[in-house]
Amino acid sequence: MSEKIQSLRGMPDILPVDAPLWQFLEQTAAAVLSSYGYAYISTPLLEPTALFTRSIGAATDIIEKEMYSFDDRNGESVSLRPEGTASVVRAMLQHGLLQTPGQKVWYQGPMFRYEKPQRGRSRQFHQIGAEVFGLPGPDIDAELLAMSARLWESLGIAGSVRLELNSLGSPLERQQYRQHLHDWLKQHESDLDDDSRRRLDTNPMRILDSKNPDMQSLIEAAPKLFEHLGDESRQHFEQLTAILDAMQIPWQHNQRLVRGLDYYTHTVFEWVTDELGAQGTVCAGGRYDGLVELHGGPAIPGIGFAMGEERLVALLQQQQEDFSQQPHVYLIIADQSLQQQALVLSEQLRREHPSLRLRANMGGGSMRAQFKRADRSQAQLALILGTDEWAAGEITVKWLRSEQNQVAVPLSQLGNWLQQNLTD
RNA sequence: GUGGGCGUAGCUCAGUGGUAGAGCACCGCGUUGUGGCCGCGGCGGUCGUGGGUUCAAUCCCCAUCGUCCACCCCA
Repeated sequence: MSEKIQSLRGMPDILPVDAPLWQFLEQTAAAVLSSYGYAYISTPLLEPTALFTRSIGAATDIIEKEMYSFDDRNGESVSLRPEGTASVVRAMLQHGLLQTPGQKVWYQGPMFRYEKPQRGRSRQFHQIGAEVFGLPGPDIDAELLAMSARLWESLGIAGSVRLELNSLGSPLERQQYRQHLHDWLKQHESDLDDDSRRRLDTNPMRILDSKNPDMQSLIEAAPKLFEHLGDESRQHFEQLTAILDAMQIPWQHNQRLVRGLDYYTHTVFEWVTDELGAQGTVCAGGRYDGLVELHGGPAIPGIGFAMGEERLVALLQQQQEDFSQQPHVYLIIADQSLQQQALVLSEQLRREHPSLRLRANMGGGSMRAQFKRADRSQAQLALILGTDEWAAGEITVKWLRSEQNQVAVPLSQLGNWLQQNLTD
C-alpha cells in the first residue's frame, strides 16, 4: 500500500455537496453581468511575473510574499495569477480591443496567493470580476455598483452586505496626500504600533485601516484624504453618490477605505458583511485610470471589481436553501435481462426531452436495493421496467414523494406522460 | 509572517497509561418485482505523522504536518 497523497495546504476541493451553491452563484452572476452588456473573457492562470509586479505595486504583500512564482523551463519567471485585472488589461491591450471605448468584460476563475488559510481565505480561491475601459465618468461607476447590488438581490443576500465608498482622487492627489499623511504620521511616530511603524514608509495609507483599538484616536485625528481632493475629484464623487441616491442604493462614506492595490484612483468601494468573521469583504474594486498606461497602452480610464466566490458561497450557505438538482425520475430495472432495453429507452427519453433529469439504475441489485437508491436519489418518481411490462409494451410509474397510486403507461406515450406529470 | 484552539470510523463525537466505542451514513436480510418507518446482522480505525518517557502510549512530553480562529493581508 502506498501512502495517500493529500491536497496542498489551502487548496480545497469543492465537493458535490457544495457544488450546487457554486453553480447557482456562477450562473446567477453570468446572467446579471450579461444583462448589463458584459462579455466573458478568459485569460491564462500563468503569466509573466512582471505583469503583476508592475500592476499591483512592488511594495504590496501580494508581490512581496504571496505570489506563486517560479522559473519555467526556459528560465523565464512566471507566476500564478494573484488577481484578474492585470491579465485582463494585458489581454485587452494585446488584442487591440481598447480601440473602441466602453468595453465591458467579465471573468471568473481561480486565483493564487500564498497566505495562511483561514475562513474565507485560501491559497487557491475564486473570483468573479468585471472591468470597463474607456469610460471616465461617474455614470459607469454608478452602473457598476447598481449591477453588484442587483446581483446581491438575485442571490438573495442583499440584506447581508453593505456598500462602503470613498475616493482616492487623481494619481497626483493621491500621491500628494500620501506624502502629507506620511509626514504627519512621522511626527506622531511614537504613538504608532509596530505594524503601523513598519507600514509608515511602504504604505502609510493602510495605517488608516488598522484594527488596533489603541490606534483609533490617532487615526481619527489624521488628515483626511477627502479634504485633500481637488474640485474635479470631489465632483466625480458627488455625482456618483447623487446617482446612487436616486437609484436608492444605500452607501456609507468610509474615509479610511484605501484598498490594498496600488493602481486605484478616484472611486473605490467595498461590499462588506458582518457575518463572515475577519474576512468580511465580499466584493471590492474601484477606478484605475492610470493602469492601462502603466501597461504601455494609451491613457484609457478603467473601473472594475472582483468578488470572492468562497465568501459569497459562505453567505449563500447560511440561507439553508437547497440548490441541488435532483433527478426527476429513477429507472428501476426489475430484471437484468432487460438491461439493454432499459438503456435504449433511457437514451430515447433523453433525446426527446433534453431537460429531463433521468437516472437509470446501473450495477444491478435487488428491487429493494434499487428502490432504496431511487428513494435516496430524491427523484419524484420511479419507472419500473420488468419482464411483464416489457411484454405488454408499457412501464410502471410509481410516485415516490406522494401517495398517488402507481400506474402503467404505454412505452409509446411515456415521453408525453412525463412531460405532463413532472414538476420543475 | 505572529499568537491561540483542535486532530479517534465516510460524518458528528465519546473514551481509558494495559493496543478502542456510540449515533448517523453505507451494505445485506426480514418481501417470490416496491423505497421511506422498524428490527436483525455486517463492512469500516496502523486513535494525523515521527521521536521520547514507560514493562506498556490513542492517552504523558517534544517535534512535525494538517485544520480552525484572531492579527497581518485581502476578494
